[in-house]
Amino acid sequence: MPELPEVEVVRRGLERWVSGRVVAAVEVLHPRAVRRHPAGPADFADRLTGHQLGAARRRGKYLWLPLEPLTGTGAPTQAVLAHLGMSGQLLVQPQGSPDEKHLRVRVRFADATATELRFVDQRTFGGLSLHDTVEGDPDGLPDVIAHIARDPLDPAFDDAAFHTALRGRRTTIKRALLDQSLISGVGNIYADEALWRTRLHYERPTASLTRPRTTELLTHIREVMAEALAVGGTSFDSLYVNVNGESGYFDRSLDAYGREDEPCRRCGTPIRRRPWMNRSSYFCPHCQRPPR
DNA sequence: CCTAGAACCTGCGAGC
DNA sequence: TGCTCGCAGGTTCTAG
Repeated sequence: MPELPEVEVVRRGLERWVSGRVVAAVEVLHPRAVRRHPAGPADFADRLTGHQLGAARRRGKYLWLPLEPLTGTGAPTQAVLAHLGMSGQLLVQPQGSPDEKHLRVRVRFADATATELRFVDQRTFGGLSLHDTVEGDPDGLPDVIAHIARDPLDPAFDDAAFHTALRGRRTTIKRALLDQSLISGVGNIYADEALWRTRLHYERPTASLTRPRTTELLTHIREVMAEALAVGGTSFDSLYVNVNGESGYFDRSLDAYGREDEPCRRCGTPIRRRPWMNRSSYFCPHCQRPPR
């Protein structure tokens, strides 16, 4: 699925088209889509209905909308959490438009705007759920994702602590980048892109990274994500779209991911693809030398 | 405790 | 045409 830039594109769409609206009805068409909601589909639908949705928030690849307190003010105590998994989409569609083949959840609203929110997910790795929020958290952070690290675009991300954590791990750099408890929002595409930009091989041991190298890596992660966000994210196909179903354009700017046998844009050496963790790693064998 | 690998799903394109 | 295989942007569980 979508990594941080694609999820942020979706968050902005929710903020614009969904935040502030009151839920009139919820329809769960596939129970697996709410499997992270322990009390089940009926409870999910019942407890969401009647609530006003607050500002759309994001941490890494997780999205949530706090439920506005029904009485008084103060921090929200409940929030709807969404994760898109590998193939999830949150779409704002006109009421009555034909159901998508993989429509899993429909949310109708109690206003005159003739649109509804749809969670569509081919592979069903994603889902929606309702959770208590971390006590006193002003953004209504769901308690179940409190262990997810802040993401590199979060002003509160701690670069020094990240470096220390990396040095303490006995693993390789790409595995660490995909570990959402160390740094969140980075997935297979942006890991490969940031490593290419930093000239680091994906199997480089984290314990061998110097502080300046970690700083460079973080800079490149932030740059590549910001560039992707500016053009609506990365879409190879119609699976990765904003809430209006539109694709982003960053696939045209990728330097490593998906470019097997194409020349490295720095040195001309053909980019290689290696099987890695049930997926692939793309790298330049000249610019990104394997560790000895 | 930590790390590596498999499992969870559906669909698509390539090759036979 | 139709089958099988490999592959897909993530997370989570299990075995060691």
